Amino acid sequence: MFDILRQNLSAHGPIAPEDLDRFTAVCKVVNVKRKKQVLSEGNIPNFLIFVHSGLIRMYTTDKNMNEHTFDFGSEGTWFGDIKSFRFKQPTDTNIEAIEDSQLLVIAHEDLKQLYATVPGLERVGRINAEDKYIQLLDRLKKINHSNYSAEERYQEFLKFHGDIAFRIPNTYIASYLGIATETLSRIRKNMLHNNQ
Amino acid sequence: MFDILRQNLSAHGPIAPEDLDRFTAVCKVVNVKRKKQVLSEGNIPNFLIFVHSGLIRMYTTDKNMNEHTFDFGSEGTWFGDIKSFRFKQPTDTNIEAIEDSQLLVIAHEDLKQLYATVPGLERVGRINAEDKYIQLLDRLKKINHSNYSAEERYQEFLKFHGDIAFRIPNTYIASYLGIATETLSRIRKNMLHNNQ
DNA sequence: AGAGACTCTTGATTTATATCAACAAATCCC
DNA sequence: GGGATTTGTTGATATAAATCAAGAGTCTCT
Repeated sequence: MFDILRQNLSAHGPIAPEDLDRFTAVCKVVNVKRKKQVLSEGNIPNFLIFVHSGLIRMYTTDKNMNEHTFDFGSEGTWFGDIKSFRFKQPTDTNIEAIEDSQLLVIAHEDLKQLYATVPGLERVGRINAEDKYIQLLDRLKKINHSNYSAEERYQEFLKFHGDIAFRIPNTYIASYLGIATETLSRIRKNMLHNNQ
Repeated sequence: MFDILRQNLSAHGPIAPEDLDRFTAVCKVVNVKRKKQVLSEGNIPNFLIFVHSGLIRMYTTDKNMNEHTFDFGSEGTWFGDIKSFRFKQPTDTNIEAIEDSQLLVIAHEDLKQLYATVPGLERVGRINAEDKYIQLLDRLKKINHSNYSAEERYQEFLKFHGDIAFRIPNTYIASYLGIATETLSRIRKNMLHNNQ
């Protein structure tokens, strides 16, 4: 059950097995069904999520009730609204399962405690945070900071997330790319034509 | 000279004074004139930057030679292309001074060494990285992930960066917002009209 | 102080994509 | 297996912002 998490924690330098045990001991296993909400805006999340299996997404809603997807999390990734988690503020983001998923959930106090006492854990945290930043910047560069047409953005998305693209409904992909569902539909049609 | 940096490093838990000394000892002070390039795309940056004074920006260029500004760095912030720094890859980003600036520059090997030997430093690194991620996500939410009109994006920018907005030429602000300089010019004219 | 380099403004025109609307296809799950 | 829900498609129209072009301000640096 905790093998993927243990691997994640050990990826950037050894962590003592007994410390890994202490870590996993405070993680709660949460099973969520597809479409089910894991975090809703307005709440103060006391937890971070490690996706053990399945697929989840993070989104906000604007005044017109349009959804804007910011991130997808598949097996082996950390997920959560770090901002409201760290500062104990009400969040503006929703987290929702796209597929039935198994999540490992760790509470603020437990994580804090572990950071303070497990040698090497801060390093994993730093590198994971840096990776998240790098990914987000790449995404901003290639997808949201335009002079890229809607079609180019979609192609960049496929290049980056080709592995999970087929598991994600097109509406969510469109909302991730910042384009209308209809536009994405037309683009895909176009790409089919041009590739045959 | 190193007071602002020492403060930054000590912001999330005490670091021994002699460790702070070791840190600052390996930092090079670099003075850059306005408009001067600090990092150019194609190079492999061996350094991260701490802005001691002044103002710098980070941008990429697309195939049409249009610039896209991704971040501004003012006094007291860390700056650099972490991705190519970490993975020793050629960078796609340029860093340029907007004002005459004093930068503190630390090399990869030195930082690595310090991370390995200074208690508490990994924590500062983690929190700084998390902060960078939080800022970038906020920016993506409020500015680049649309359903925000160009004018709304500009107003969000002013809300967030009002302190440095007046020090940045409008062309760069436009390129940060992902809109044309002309559009920003029209928006500002509009806002003047509507506020009197 | 003045030439040259930036930076900003304004107008006219074009264009990519959003929006609205309605239907078709796929999928879920009882 | 079949009704219900969710997701995807297609067409017509509207619109915000890009682009092109040219001129006016404003800095800046010797």
